[in-house]
Amino acid sequence: MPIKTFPEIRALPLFHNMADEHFEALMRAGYVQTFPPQVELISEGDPSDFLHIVLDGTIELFAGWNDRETTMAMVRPVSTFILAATIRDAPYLMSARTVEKARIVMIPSEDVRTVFNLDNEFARAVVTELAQCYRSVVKSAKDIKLRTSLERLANYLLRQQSYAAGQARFELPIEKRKLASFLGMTPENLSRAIKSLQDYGVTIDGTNVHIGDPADLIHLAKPTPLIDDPRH
Amino acid sequence: MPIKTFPEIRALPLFHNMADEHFEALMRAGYVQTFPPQVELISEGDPSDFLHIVLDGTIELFAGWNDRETTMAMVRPVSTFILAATIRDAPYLMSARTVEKARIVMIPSEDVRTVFNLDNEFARAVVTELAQCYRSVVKSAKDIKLRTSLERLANYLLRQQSYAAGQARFELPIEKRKLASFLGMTPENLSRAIKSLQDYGVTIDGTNVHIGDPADLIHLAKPTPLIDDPRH
DNA sequence: CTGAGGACTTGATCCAAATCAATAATTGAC
DNA sequence: GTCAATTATTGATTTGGATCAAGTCCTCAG
Repeated sequence: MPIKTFPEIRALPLFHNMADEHFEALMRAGYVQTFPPQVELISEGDPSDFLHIVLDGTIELFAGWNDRETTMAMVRPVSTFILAATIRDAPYLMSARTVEKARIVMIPSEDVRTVFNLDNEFARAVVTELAQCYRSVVKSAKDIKLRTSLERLANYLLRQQSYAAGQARFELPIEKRKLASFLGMTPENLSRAIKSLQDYGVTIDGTNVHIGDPADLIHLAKPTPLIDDPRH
Repeated sequence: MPIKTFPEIRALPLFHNMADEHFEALMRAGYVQTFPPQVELISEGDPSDFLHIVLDGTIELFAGWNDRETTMAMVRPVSTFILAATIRDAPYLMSARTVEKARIVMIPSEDVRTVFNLDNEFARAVVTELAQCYRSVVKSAKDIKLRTSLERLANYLLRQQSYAAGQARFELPIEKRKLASFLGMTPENLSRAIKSLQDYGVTIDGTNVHIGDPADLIHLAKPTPLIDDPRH
């Protein structure tokens, strides 16, 4: 694996405090691969052979049942995905595909589990990471169960705005089709929801979002850290 | 804390492999308390002061937003709840209340984190537990996003039947009002859904469930281990 | 035993969102 | 640059589920 990819991975909380020896063992066992868009990296139900780390590009986590499909999450660099399956040596619960061209590190799950058993700092970091993942799925479940689709969209936009350092203008990071699926609605309905947000000072043209009056949108969205703060 | 409560806690996977010394430290720090029904043990947003372990009785985990409320999970003995908040020293994302009279062990989060840092076996067990929790919320999110309420009810009944060792007759473990909320529907709609399941050989009288023709119900429910198998 | 309050059911109505159908706008391949 | 394919929008219609409104049943305190 190319040496230059080490530092950005080493900087991840998950790998930051572990012994050099163990980190290097993981890096030797893993390899970097570049994938074109729309490649299915993982299929739900498969045994978890690798821990994946996104270095570049965007990954969609999705799940299907009975000919229906839904987007569960979008994973952006630099972060890992499907750690829980690797640790438990259980089948993946979600599938993953590249959205854009992506550069991925793949570390055999076997090696991750070995190092997990050898390196206590790593084990602790895994805990922190898993607790974080767990909490973010809980938040997402609350979002779905407690809010209407318009409220989910409004809060989604406010979250994106805060990622964009509060700028009034920013870009939607994913295509509307996937955004609709992520928010648990149809593309048609997302279109209509976007139109109704005009009443709250929001304009979306293509991927370009403009929030005219945050206070107005906040009044509708009623965001709470217990659902909407990703760090909480 | 009464000595006799130790063994059942010690038998939990979370506490099974840790050093005696550390286990005893946790037990000394913790205490057992009995609560009447309908007592709110924790409120979402509060700092996580204690790790809770249910010894007896049933606990409902629920969440609210904007005057709405939804049941997220039911916790039965013997198990812990809200471990992630304790480990991350973050606010609770869900509230908890007793459904029936309940006996609870409360261990100060501070002590849990101390032992977590001292005892590697415990840290590893925490990982397993968190990975399990994470996976169960993911399954629950898939259930909500991919299925209609009738399908969710059908699958819920099949899961309960498997807990009841496959018996054709078994009892609903929670009242219908809460079941409705857990399944993401209104009580009125649950009533109607139950009636439509008569076409699939299901009779529910009070809390008494009878599944006449499992094959028929399975045909509707289309259960999959990737959503419905709790051990998976 | 009895009355009150809560849980459950049933029916009528309303509403949010899905589906169906038809363009319009983008994007990508050549 | 053009055309095909995909994505996005808009409108019409249907449907799943929520809400509103009674009424019944059950439970439990007194």
